Amino acid sequence: MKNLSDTSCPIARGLTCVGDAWSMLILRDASLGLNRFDEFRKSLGIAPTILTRRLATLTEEGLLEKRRYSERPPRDEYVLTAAGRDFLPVLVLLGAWGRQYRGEGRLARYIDAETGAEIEPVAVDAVTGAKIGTRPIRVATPE
Amino acid sequence: MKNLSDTSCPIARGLTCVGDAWSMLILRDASLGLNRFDEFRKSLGIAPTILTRRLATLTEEGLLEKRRYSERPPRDEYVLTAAGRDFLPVLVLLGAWGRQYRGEGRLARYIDAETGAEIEPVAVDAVTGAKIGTRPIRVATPE
DNA sequence: GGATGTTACTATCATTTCGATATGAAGTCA
DNA sequence: TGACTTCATATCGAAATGATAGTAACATCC
Repeated sequence: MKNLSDTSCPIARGLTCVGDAWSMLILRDASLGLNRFDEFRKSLGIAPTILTRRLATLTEEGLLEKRRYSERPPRDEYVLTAAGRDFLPVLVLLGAWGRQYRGEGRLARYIDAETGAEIEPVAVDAVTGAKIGTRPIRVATPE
Repeated sequence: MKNLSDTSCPIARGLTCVGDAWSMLILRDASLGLNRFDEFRKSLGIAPTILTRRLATLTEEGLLEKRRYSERPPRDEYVLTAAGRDFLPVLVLLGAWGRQYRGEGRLARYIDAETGAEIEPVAVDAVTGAKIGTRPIRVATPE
């Protein structure tokens, strides 16, 4: 896919760094506490070549950060940056969509770790409080 | 990418149908009112081969629906289904992320068509009202 | 009525990416 | 010394991508 980072669309901009399934699944796992190469590999069943590339891209793009957790032997792990952590809501919302429209059979559920209640994610406009999608949206392109 | 639709993770389920950048951009355009092959092609600069395939997949997956708008000559257009419309919040949130972390230069803004105010999308838990990401999340896997 | 235009594609094919498997590097541990 | 761990890279066939050209089925203009 061609480089979209020069468009004025923030969605396209977002997709240039995280526009594929593996990257999003890595971010999902990272958000759930995984950090190491082999943890990702085993969790995802991803080929190591691809994993290496995806981790490198996500690191370059500033969603992950390489951190040395052992000097001898030299070992690195990947931790989420602020940008990476802030991607979680997108994933959670995608999950909510998946639950609603691809929810056949047993599905994992996301639970508030403190209250124990199941989370019901919705996107709202912080200004009006209205659910996104219930009011028509217009796009204002910069001059 | 391998088929993830049998996992219990709703995020992975979602990604099996819409896990690539072109599909999401098509859904974005469809949400903004585009419907026809050539509208998508011109808006995205996508090769017609790829566009054909993506439209077919999105139609099979039930996010778009083919509708004949002219009998002679035979012409079809693509309209969003309920599932397709409900994907918009995911895109809007992705856009909010893109604005925050890839927002250099001039960016399009999303405007409430009625009030004219800029939309500030956030994901919240409908139960607690808390912003997603501000409270720790646990995953409950089905037995 | 022939030329040209419109719309939604398909054919072809070089390039790119994916992904499975094997291997390497830099150590530790017994 | 030899097995084990962890984070990768090398190789290579298969699959997807994408640029370009062409086609089918009409409408419209002169």
